[in-house]
Amino acid sequence: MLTDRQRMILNAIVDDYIRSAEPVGSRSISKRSDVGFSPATIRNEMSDLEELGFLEQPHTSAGRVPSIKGYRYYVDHLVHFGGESPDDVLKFRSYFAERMTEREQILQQAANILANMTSYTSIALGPESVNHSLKHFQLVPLNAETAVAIVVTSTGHVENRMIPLPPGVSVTDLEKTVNILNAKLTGIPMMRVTSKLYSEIGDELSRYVDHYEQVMSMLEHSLPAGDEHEHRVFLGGATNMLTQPEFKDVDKVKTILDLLDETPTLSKILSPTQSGIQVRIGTENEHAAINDCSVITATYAVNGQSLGTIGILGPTRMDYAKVIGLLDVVSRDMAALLSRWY
Amino acid sequence: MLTDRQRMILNAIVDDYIRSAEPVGSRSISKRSDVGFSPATIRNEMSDLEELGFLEQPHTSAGRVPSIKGYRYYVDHLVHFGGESPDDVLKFRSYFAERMTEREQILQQAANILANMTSYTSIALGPESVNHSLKHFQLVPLNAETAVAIVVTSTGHVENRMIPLPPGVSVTDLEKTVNILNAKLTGIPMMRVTSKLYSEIGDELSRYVDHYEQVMSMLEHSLPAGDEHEHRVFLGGATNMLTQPEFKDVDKVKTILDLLDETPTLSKILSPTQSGIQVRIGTENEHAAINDCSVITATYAVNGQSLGTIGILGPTRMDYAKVIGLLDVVSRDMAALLSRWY
DNA sequence: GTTAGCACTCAATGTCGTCGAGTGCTAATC
DNA sequence: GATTAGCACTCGACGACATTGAGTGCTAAC
Repeated sequence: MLTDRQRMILNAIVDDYIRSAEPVGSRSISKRSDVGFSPATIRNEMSDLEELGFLEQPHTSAGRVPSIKGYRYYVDHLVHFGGESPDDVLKFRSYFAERMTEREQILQQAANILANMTSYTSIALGPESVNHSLKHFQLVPLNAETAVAIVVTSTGHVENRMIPLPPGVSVTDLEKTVNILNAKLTGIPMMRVTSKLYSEIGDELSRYVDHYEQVMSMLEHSLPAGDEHEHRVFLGGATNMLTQPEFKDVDKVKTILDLLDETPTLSKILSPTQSGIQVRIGTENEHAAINDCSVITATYAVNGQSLGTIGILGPTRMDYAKVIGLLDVVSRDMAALLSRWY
Repeated sequence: MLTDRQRMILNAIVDDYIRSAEPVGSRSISKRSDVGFSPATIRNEMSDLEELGFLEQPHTSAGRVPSIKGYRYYVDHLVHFGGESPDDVLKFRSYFAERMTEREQILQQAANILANMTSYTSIALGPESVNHSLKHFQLVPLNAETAVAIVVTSTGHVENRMIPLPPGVSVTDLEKTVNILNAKLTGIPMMRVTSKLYSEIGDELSRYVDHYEQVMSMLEHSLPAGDEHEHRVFLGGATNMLTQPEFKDVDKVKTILDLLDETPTLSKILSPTQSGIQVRIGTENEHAAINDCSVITATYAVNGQSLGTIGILGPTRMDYAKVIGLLDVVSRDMAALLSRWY
């Protein structure tokens, strides 16, 4: 479809634009050491590339800027990532190792480090708890009226909530209840815990425990509801958006930052449609507010089972090579770390 | 110090400026229904007020703007808050009641609602856990190498962390350990738990449990370290900063938003030097980055014991009356809600 | 096929004059 | 003596305009 020279020029233009954020002209391309043509020749090629839809001109007497299609071609055919940034990889690994204290924070840390290293915004989706199973259930009474219900899943995830204690239920009844639950529900997938509670625990409870109905209602409130099995979302470097010249307009940036505050929207933006690395450029993103942003996502998986996604949000003029290379490493490293618990 | 008329005029100027964000001139003050003087008279008074340091002039032919001293006088002597905004109070209470599901989220919700209602940024400092005592300790083994350690405090706060299990320690030993800890440490203030662990639990453990040293080391990692008893910080409406005309400069706003990402700094900014409501205007704030912001804080207390702080960060040109009134109500309501657990 | 040369375009930048909101002073008025 | 009308003055905001220069497209020469 494109001649070798066109590809080379397109590549040079995208590279230049990514660095400078300014429309690139024929002269500056011609001056590059890897290009041996005069500005006039470059101009002719640029004109062709524009006609083909790979480049755009902000106005008549300005240089060219890559179009969405141009970026797409660049990402699909021109950029070569991988072994070329061992520095970044080392840097990431040393940061990451240093901060890896708490497991719950792996994702938060990864997002922060990525944001730092790229100067873009980073988003991480945690593993869905849908696939976890119940490991342990506990009720800790705080006083006569309130208790804390704690649920531990097979992956070490801990959820807790405050619940009112039904009046008249004795401490021994509570203990019996907890024992029955642990005996019967341990190992059951979280998704099916609530239904199992009714189908199998109900009878058992009614036999051994007084105030059966109140206890059941209490238990129902103690367990995570269905809609809480969602991805957990971690955000890093949200304010990096402000450093990008394309977002110097306060209103535009406000729209995006507000978006970043909405967990469900974030989750939607990031959700991959395929495993591995995925690049969505500009209007390829469904959400209109980020139509001049690009999103690069990488899924991480253990034993072939996809656990979550980590991604970078930046301007369409993004350093694709660097980000893709980094995300590749990060997703693998995270999978390796998480494999301990899955 | 100031004549009645000067006070009235200063009040009018601050009011106007808070609403318009633009230097206010003598004419616009003269036109207000509650002021019966000609622009010339106002001008003379304004000139005096400027000489006294309550007003400033951006440039010769512009109107006047309140100085820090002017705001200070306004807050101390002119603004009357309290009964005058029952609408806001009702609005807040209805929002708050609606969202009050999870206790851990009280502060987050309060911060969000406040930010929403004021269009400023809201920060809430949670109760320090220093004063809590241990309620329950639990170890949940996930597999042969890892376990989850869970600590519940007397206030229902749950902390959990992933720890490696020392090799060779049996499940029964773990159970014994947990039982001893719960028997000996329940009711002990969190601050003294670690020292108590060595002074009293050590001997006991060595008598009943194998691999005593490893278990002790494991327990040490299981308990929250001293530096984790800090305030927890919740932030609401950080992006509201972007809507204020004084922060239309991207760089300035970036400095502030970056600040808001640093929990310790936030905590320092908000920490009150006295109980009740406190207003810090502009350079009265120690942190240079917010020298043209004002911070209004309210402490909330149960039984005379201060638990935490909730505050608002906005431009010096802030609606002090509204914010102070709201914070007063919010801090009381929060105290009432939290009193259930303290 | 490539490139030098040249006319052309157009945003960015700078200069200048106008406008108007606002001040400060003085003299008239209450 | 306090207040106010009147007026000259200041200075940023804004629009009109000319200038500049980076960049293009086209044509003709290489």
